[in-house]
Amino acid sequence: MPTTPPPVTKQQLLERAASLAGITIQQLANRMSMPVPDSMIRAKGWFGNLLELALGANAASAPEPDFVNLGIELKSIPIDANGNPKESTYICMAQLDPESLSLWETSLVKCKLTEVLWIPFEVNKDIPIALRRIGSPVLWRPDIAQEQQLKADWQELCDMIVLGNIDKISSSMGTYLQIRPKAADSSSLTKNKNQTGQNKLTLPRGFYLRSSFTRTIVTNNKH
DNA sequence: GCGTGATCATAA
DNA sequence: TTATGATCACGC
Repeated sequence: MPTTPPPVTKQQLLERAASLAGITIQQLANRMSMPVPDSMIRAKGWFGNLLELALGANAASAPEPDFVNLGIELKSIPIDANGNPKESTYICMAQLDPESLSLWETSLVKCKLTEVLWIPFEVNKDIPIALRRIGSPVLWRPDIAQEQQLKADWQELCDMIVLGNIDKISSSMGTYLQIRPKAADSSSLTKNKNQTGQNKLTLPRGFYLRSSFTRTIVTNNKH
């Protein structure tokens, strides 16, 4: 299958992303010699992986931005018929040790959200996956107010974890960010160190951006 | 199991 | 209809 080298400059990345706007998923899949699945049930990350291939993302599966040298994270985002995101956006695993949860400035969430290239794409059950269109890219950096709220959400949630209250965290907490399960299934377990000095086992979780927040990013504040 | 890519499925 | 909790696939 064809491979795309990593983009050297932000400009090069933006040009590549812009060239995808308006084409169908089938057309992009053809370029990359990839078969299009009939359903996303067993291909949940398929489109995101296709975009990585097409745009030359090079972080592999490491916990860092997809375009490491540019510091830019790539996110596909499913858009419904009204132009609104259909799903929340996974950001990263919630680290469950106090050392990783002390400073927003050095957190994985902030690292991932420093600059994000959003690629919207059409999701509509009446349109076969192959015929769904790719939208115009949105390069986003959180503004001051957005970062303050992200930081506040992050601190509220991390405080819960550090104080040993991870099992009291609800997905309804957080204005922009939320914490939800991120695991193979509900029986998965991971270690949770906390300030009580105990090591508990708990369900692995991840940070997600609420769709109500990403809507304001990809719709340019319309609606 | 961890971390990447996410969407599914159903309770509310 | 929507958001929460659960789940699918893959490399290592």
